[in-house]
Amino acid sequence: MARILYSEIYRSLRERIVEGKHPVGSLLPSEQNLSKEFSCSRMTVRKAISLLANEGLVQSIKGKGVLVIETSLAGARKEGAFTVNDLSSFSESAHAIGAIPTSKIVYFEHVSTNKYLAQLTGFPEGEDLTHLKLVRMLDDKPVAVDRHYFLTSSVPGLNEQNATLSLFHYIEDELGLTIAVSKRTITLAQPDTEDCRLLDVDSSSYLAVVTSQTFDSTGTQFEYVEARYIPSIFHFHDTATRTPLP
Amino acid sequence: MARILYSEIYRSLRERIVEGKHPVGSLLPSEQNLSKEFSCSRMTVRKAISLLANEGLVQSIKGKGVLVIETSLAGARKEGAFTVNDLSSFSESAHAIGAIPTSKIVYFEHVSTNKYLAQLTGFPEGEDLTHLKLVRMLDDKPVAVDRHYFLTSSVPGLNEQNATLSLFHYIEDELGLTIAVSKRTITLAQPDTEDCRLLDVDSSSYLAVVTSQTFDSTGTQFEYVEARYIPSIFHFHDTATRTPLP
DNA sequence: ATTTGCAATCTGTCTAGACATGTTAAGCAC
DNA sequence: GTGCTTAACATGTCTAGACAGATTGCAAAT
Repeated sequence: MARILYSEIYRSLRERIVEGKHPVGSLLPSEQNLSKEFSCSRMTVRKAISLLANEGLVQSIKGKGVLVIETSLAGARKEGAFTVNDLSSFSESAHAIGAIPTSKIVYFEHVSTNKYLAQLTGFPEGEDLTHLKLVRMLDDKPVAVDRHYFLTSSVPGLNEQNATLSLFHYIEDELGLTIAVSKRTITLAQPDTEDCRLLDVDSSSYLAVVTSQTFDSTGTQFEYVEARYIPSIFHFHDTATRTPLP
Repeated sequence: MARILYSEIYRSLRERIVEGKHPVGSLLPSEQNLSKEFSCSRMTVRKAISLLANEGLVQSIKGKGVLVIETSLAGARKEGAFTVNDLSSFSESAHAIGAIPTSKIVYFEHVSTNKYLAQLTGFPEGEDLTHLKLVRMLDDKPVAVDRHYFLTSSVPGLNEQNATLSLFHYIEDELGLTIAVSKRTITLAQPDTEDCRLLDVDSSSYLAVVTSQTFDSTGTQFEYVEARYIPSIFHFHDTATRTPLP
């Protein structure tokens, strides 16, 4: 496996930041010094730094240096709080707070996209989809309901077994499918009668609804998800960087 | 003003995409052809394309080309829906859906950060802050309550006048302060009694709570905001790109 | 003592290449 | 026809420079 140099540098710097070698408010070594340290060109160091910046750990300041603005990784920022995050899975986020995640399947079926489903999910009409509804639990308390639609041709062999363990793990590691882009929307909605039953909430309450379309590295959409979270468990973190001159 | 080349290319390509010259599912011209068209190096074209990718408009696919996956800009993706978005302002988002935004000031005062406030907002202790509470309305219907804390030394001259018009406009255009990085968290919470009164909602309902810390180009935090939105109006969009090998 | 100006140092932009690797279609062998 | 190789072309990674522009501290001039 040919390691990618800028990725090595990124991981190395990130580890130093998380470990506290570069505390919040300090500057990283200059790009020139880093390029000497890693025996590479300055552009390669800059690529690694841009990854750190996208993750919200550092901010480059012209004329001064690269400032560390955050030392903890996404997923466990607010201690004790479960976080719905970038592209990490339910299990990953759960383990980050020390809770035991379990899942229970409510539906598992194959459907073909009709006009309505195509509109809702973003898939073309007439595709075969694997439809999956799960209840997510943390330490046996139901906290979310997920409704997944997978493009069956992209995610073959999905069954009630491997779906219960870790969908994310199955998709990325078992199938080797790379999640490249994810378009996501967050809204609030009141629970329907099934939500009330599955999550043990009142019909006048609200749920956080996260819908997302997921694309693989070839640009094919292979998943549509609608996840509904109970209010107390829902935390979403985000770091936005202002683009230069849009 | 020395125009930045990659930014010109970015704007040019974005305009073509929005106008429909490159529909969803099509490929952009190859990087080599674009570098000929704009008389620049391939790296400069790639920088422009990476901006488009960060915005969620395109996805690069090795060996094939740059695929267009979205043709509309953030802020008006779901037609008729107000969206809380990246780093755009309340007024911008409102205009995008044709509603008239107004604001009413509830509080306007200066405070010094005590221990509790420092913990909450992320500012150091003993700083002078401008504390501002606003009700946001769309077509005269109250939809959100904003609580802002500004670092007074960074945002001097803020008064009840210019705060009512457009905070964002005042900060970026009048003061010349550049918003560089924004750390944001979304949660759900039940309204307090003042929220109920200001927003005309029931105390058993829920609000979407967006808290954010905003940093300028020198890495100084100059704002902390807690915005509470009524459920029906809250839409948040996001495009996440999977980093390579974290 | 204060201000001015300069030089060192830093990130930002850009070039003109190189080679690696994934995709696709044409052409060749069977 | 079917299947394989190959060549053309696409993006991904990386180099070794160049100059621009912001920041800061120090030295010189006032």
